[in-house]
Amino acid sequence: MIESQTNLLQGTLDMLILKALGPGELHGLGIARRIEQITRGTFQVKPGSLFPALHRMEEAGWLSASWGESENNRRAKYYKLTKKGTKQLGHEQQQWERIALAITAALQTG
Amino acid sequence: MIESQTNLLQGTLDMLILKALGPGELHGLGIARRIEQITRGTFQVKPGSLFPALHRMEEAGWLSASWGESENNRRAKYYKLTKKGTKQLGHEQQQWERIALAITAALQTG
DNA sequence: CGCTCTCATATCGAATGTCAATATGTGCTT
DNA sequence: AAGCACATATTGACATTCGATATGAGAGCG
Repeated sequence: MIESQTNLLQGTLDMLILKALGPGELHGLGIARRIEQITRGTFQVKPGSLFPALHRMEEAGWLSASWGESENNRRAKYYKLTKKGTKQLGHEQQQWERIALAITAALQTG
Repeated sequence: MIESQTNLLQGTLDMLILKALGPGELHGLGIARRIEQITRGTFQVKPGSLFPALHRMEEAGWLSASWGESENNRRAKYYKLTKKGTKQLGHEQQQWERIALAITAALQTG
């Protein structure tokens, strides 16, 4: 079995979910698929991480949800960004850049 | 009060400690200072995070410790990398690059 | 000496985030 | 009808980080 996927870095899941929902609404598993896609297969989000995160983020007012039908005619919950969520995504991207720069700098130190 | 420091991204502390010890041995607070320095002040490692991490990593065989005296004549525990720790640092750097690339790619998507 | 400050290490409790495992239901296919 | 894949959900275990707090010892001062 090929082991290419990595465990999530704690704290990045929210950002990736927000980013995945940027272009438009998706249902839960659709979000997981898009995250896997845009991270080039590096991150595989497990259901046990995904759904609690979605609920948490809906609670926080970053996402709004509505029931609908999936591409395969299954009942599915569609999530989309709220205005607050869009703002949050901006914050998290900025934060990420700061952190990534700092760590990269540290690793390049003599 | 100026709030410039960020909470640590979970999972990066070990790597930063290993990196801080690359050039040579340091005592606990010295490690915290060097991390703050090489991350350009972005990360401030709190004692409540640092010491448990050091113990954990010593347990794992990545660090070895010995008691000595600090620059100010205080009793201090000096840590240095073991061979295993050096190897671990390599792993973690590689892992970090993979993750950072994947997330950066995701954030640059559409 | 007695007082306080800083350095240095240490631990505990709370909160959080992630995962593995498990569960439920439903549509599609055979 | 049986089996499979999709879709959401929850639970329990585990690790990590932080805030708060504690202890002890050297340094500096009146």
